Amino acid sequence: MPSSKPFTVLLSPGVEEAAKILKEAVSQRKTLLVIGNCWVHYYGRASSKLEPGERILIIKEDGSLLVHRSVGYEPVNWQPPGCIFHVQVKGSVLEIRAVRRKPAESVRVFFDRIHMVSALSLVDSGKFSLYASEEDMKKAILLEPSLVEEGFKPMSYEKNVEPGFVDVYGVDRDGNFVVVEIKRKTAGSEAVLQLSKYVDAIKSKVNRKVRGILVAPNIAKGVQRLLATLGLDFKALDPKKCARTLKRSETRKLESFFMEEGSNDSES
Amino acid sequence: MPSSKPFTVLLSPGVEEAAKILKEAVSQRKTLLVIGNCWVHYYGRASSKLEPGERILIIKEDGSLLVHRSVGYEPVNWQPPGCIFHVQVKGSVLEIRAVRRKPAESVRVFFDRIHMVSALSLVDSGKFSLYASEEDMKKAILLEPSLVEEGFKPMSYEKNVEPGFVDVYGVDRDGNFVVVEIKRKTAGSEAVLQLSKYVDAIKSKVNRKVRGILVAPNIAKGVQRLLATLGLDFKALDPKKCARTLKRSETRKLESFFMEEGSNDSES
DNA sequence: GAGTGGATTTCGCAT
DNA sequence: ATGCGAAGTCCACTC
Repeated sequence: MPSSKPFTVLLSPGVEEAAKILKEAVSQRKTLLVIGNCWVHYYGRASSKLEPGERILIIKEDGSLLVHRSVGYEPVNWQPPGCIFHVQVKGSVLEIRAVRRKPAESVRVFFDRIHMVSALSLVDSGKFSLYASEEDMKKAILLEPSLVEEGFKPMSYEKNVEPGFVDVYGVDRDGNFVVVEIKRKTAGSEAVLQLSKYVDAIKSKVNRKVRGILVAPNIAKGVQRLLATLGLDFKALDPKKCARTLKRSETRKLESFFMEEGSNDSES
Repeated sequence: MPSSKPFTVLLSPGVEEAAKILKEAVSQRKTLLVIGNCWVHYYGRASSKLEPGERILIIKEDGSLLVHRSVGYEPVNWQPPGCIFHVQVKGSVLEIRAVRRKPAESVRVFFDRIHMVSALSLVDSGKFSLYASEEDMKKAILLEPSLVEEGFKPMSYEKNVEPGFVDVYGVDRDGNFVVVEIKRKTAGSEAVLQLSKYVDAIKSKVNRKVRGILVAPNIAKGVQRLLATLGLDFKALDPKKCARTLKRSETRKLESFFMEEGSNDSES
């Protein structure tokens, strides 16, 4: 059994030497890193050409490929997971080709000078967790209005009330209008004042009691007083709880709500 | 003047040593590569946590940051260009923090073991060219209107008709108004509905027959019926054919068209 | 397998 | 700055 070092680095290798490492690493499903002067041809859904320059090439264990320039979040050329790789040397040029079917696409990277090539066995079983955004909180509330208050019935979302857009708008168990302002982190005075503006705007239009509820994981220190002064309510809600609520429910339920909400939103 | 090597590589450095390289490289706007065992916290538009594991960290000259796992096209954590970086050591842990304003976001990467750190000055002025985009199709149609239909005369492009922007707008051989919606891949129901909206919007304004033509390489299975129901036409057109058309003609011709088109766009 | 919609979308262009 | 639409979008999920 050949020894399989977890970490191989070659500095300024020749193309032949680099090709040897690459072929071996690809067959062993290692993660690969190549830095050097290269040009790239892509052909598939569209086609592209990248003129020579120094870049970073990454080939991952799942058969994805990335070519990164020294600027930009996105790779300039790439191939999604599931590619088949071909490595060959023609004269003094190393060619790495990544091909996939469906859609039929190929990326060819040509190196004529290599600063570094590295083959890695990355051990990574760490879990990745993403927590809810404000949009997620809004959706969760529409799906599960009791997150705000027992008996709350949302009627529309992002309703335009002229100073701006109300996050969620509905009625409580007693038939009062309710304006809900959502913050995914500690609510400051600006959130309270914004909510207050919305409540006033609606009060001036409808002849009924209008309540304002601030929904956020928590509320800033001094702002509690302001909230009470303006006669607004606060409901603590953790974005993570919203994320779990969303996970549990099907998307369909949400869609059906959106279909209906247009018709419910008809007073002025 | 301090020497600025274009290429620095350290294998298995200590965190202090790595921090020194990183701080220097960040201040010099170099491209950075760190491979090692790390965990990541993100907080901003959403928030996330990534448990420890071996990954590749890239910091680019434009202040973007990527954390790549051994699988997946996308980085597991990232920060778009324009970040400010902070590097510090706490005990045996190296922390790299990337912060940006608007939106306020921060990514913190913690390394407790580093396999490699590398600082690079990548020289890359190569031009990138992409062919067969929707933009290319639009240009090709303006140059060669018969691609849409014999006798079609484009009058303007990206005309604002209030629900949005029409791709190409003109008249057919019989003098009817024509709205052209372009898709570079299989057109779905969304494209058809969008086109229909534009046609209706124009119909309500002008007292003449208005046709809608969907231009795409092909059309999704069930959507054919929808198209017929709405009385819209379809013209098959391969984006790559458009790319070839563009290649054949000089850019000059196109420029002259763009110069003139403003004056042709004067009815309401 | 194809269609639909979301994303910490990013990116570019226009206002 | 803000907003809108495209993307070789990718990706997860439904049908």
